[in-house]
Amino acid sequence: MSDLSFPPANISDVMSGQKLADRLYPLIGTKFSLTKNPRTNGSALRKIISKQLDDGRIQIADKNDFEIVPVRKKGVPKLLACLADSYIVTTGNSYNLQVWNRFPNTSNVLVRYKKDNTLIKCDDIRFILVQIDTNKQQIKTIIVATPQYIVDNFGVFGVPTMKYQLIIAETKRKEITGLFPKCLFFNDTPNMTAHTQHGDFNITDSISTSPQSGKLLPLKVIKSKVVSSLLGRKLINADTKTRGQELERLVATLLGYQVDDPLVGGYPDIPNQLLEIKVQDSPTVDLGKYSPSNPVVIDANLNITTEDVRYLIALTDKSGNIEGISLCPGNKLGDSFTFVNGTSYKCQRSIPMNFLESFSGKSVFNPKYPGNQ
DNA sequence: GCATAATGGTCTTTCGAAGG
DNA sequence: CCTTCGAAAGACCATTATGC
Repeated sequence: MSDLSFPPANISDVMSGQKLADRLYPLIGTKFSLTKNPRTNGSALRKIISKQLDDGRIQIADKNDFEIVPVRKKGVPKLLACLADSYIVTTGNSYNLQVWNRFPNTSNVLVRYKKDNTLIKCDDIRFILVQIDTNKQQIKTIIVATPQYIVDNFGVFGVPTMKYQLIIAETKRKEITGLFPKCLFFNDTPNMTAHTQHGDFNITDSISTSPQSGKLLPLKVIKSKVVSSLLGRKLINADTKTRGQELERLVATLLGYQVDDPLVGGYPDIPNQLLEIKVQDSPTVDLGKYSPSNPVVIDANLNITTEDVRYLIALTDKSGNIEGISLCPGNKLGDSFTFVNGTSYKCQRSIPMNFLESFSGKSVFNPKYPGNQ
């Protein structure tokens, strides 16, 4: 078995799209058990695909013969030896194809061969879409497609979505849960203090009301209102998304917002208090589009940036018990935790499920699709 | 109302250090 | 030197909010 994360020895020997589809056909109808974890499913699928493709004849390049161009291999597909990457499709009306850290239908370079300067570019990478029949727990459809095909049939990949991340090291987490009280706290930035009201007061605005100078609670007050109530509390919802909203609701209520005041999406979670709220039971904190590591003005009137926005991170165990809290302005996050270097982004393209359904039971390459525009 | 952009957060993989 | 381990990094898929 070769390591398919290496580039092919010779690009001309790589299987054509049709060959890939043919080789994968035997997988149709085979068992594939979905776990409740998407990330695991995608990975499990990739292993099956790799095994099916690698008949021992795939020649990979010597490690001295090529150079990976993107920094830290970001965006290089897993099945590089086959100039492909696999994606799992389950249910819904449409499938959201999400490609990380590369622009699929461009000639941006991924690999350069040292001998002759041959290149592997983004548009050389084929998508292997594998649809799972969730009832039968079987592989149902396989579609191999080029980036150009996706663009021609379904439209361009939209603007990339940025994602910033933060790591809370296990040691740091233990440090926080060992504090008394179990809360890591830093006070507001001077920028924020300029707009906070001294002392406590009643909230009359709603969560979504834009922040008003002089009507922001000082972070110390927020601390006194929420921390002791949250510690030791259990978030009852099972799935992470609802859990996050549960905490958001809890915090809003503790701060004095009306119970029926609707939550709002976007950043930060409670705009009226310039407060972002996160639940974490794993080390990776997903900051999303905005990060204090890359200061951006969030409120031009108040001159507030992501460094001033307050972050409440509830550290929970796997069952939702709040074991510790970090409450500080964005600019302090980096003091205790580690920002992941650089930025990651993804390009997305939604594909109607009808497309996949129409090739049910087959394994095809760039198929003619009458349903397209 | 629809397609796109963004949020959600955890999981796998990688990498370098430590241990045998 | 090889293996193991933990921390860091990168990526995964689902779903919802947003803007036209």
